[in-house]
Amino acid sequence: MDAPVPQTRIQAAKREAILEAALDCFSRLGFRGATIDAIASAAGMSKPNLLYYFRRKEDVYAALMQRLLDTWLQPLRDLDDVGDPLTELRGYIRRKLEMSRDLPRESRLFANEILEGAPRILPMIRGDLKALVDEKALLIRQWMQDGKIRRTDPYHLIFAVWATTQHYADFDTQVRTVLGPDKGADGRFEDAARFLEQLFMDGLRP
Amino acid sequence: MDAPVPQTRIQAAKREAILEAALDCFSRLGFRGATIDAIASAAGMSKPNLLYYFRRKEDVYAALMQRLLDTWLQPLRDLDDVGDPLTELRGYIRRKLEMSRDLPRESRLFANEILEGAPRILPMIRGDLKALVDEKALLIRQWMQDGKIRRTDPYHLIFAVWATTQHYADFDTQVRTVLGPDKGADGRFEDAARFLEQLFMDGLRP
DNA sequence: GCAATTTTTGACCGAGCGGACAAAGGTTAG
DNA sequence: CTAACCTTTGTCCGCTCGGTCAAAAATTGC
Repeated sequence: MDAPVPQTRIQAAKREAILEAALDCFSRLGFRGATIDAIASAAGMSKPNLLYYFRRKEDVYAALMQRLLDTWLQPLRDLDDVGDPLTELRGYIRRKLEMSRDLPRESRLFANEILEGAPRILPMIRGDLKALVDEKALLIRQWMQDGKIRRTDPYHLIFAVWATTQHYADFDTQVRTVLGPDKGADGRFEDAARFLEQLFMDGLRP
Repeated sequence: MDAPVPQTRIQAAKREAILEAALDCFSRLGFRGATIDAIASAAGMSKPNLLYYFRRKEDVYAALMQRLLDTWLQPLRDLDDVGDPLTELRGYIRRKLEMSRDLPRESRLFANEILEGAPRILPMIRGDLKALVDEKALLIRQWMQDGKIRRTDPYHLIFAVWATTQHYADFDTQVRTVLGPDKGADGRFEDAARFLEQLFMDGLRP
């Protein structure tokens, strides 16, 4: 965004450390709550040193968001016209649920941004994200016309997958509190996977 | 929390105006992002004047959260053992969806709080909310044992209802962007209602 | 070894914010 | 009318935070 391509290995490593620390801080505290000082010390450097690699706080955030959106949409990108549509959708749901389990910070950061009205990533939403969703909605609609899955609104179907899976990362505190500590994270994940498969499959099977 | 019961009508009205303004600011900007100044001027008074009614910013937030949780859980509280379980669940989903449409600020404020780890309302979650969910989970499980609805995990069912309905308030920016401006808010609401009914009903019918 | 360049840091600045305070203005009871 | 109380406001303070800057330290090229 602001910096040219990182050249040396050291520069790339430092930038990497900063983005990792920034992910941690931003996802826990939001854009305003996370301070440059906190990010810098989490990355093992001083504040002016961080500002040497990224001119402004916004630039760190922007760089983080750019790569985040990429990995975040990968499961949807993988949704393809190979194999059985129902199996394909089941796999999509499971992959999204795995991402909520394995990358909760990314999920929360994204949720936080959208909650605030996506002031910083609206272009990306309007662009790449919308285009991808449009494309996949078409694919899903084709499946419906072929009688492979029940006829319904493909956009709201995608929203439902997003909502139910990301819920386990974004509302983790609530989920853990309500379920109690009886089961570990793995147990919760398996229960959720089983439930969601049942919910979506038996609702989608023609 | 800090102030005794409001006595005069004027005091009650002022407190009401402050809470209304605070809901607006907090839901748009988060706890840190919303300033006392902004809340005060939105409520039509000066900052020190607001501080006269609520000693600290936290007190405004706490008062707001207290009443928020109450109205927020009302639909779940209304879930009762009268009439057909499937109809009851369908009504619950619809009421939750209506709340997302009519009270999006409340939804976003709540989501924001949970996202941050619920640092300020954890006791309420642990107490009232968990107790209510436990109670209703028991009711739902009874329905399952009676063969009225498909056997599955009642807790995750409740999570799924929360996630899918609140998604339309919390991720409104994304939803609107992806769906485009073709349909108004009412159109989106109707589509969502239709889709969710189909998803949940055909997934729950035994 | 030395000069040029890159990286790191301590010190600083200005803006914004939460909150305190005392004084002013308004209201009510006798 | 007046004294006691309630409400409102202007002003101020201390702190935090984003960002600057110049100088020091480290690294690199020759």
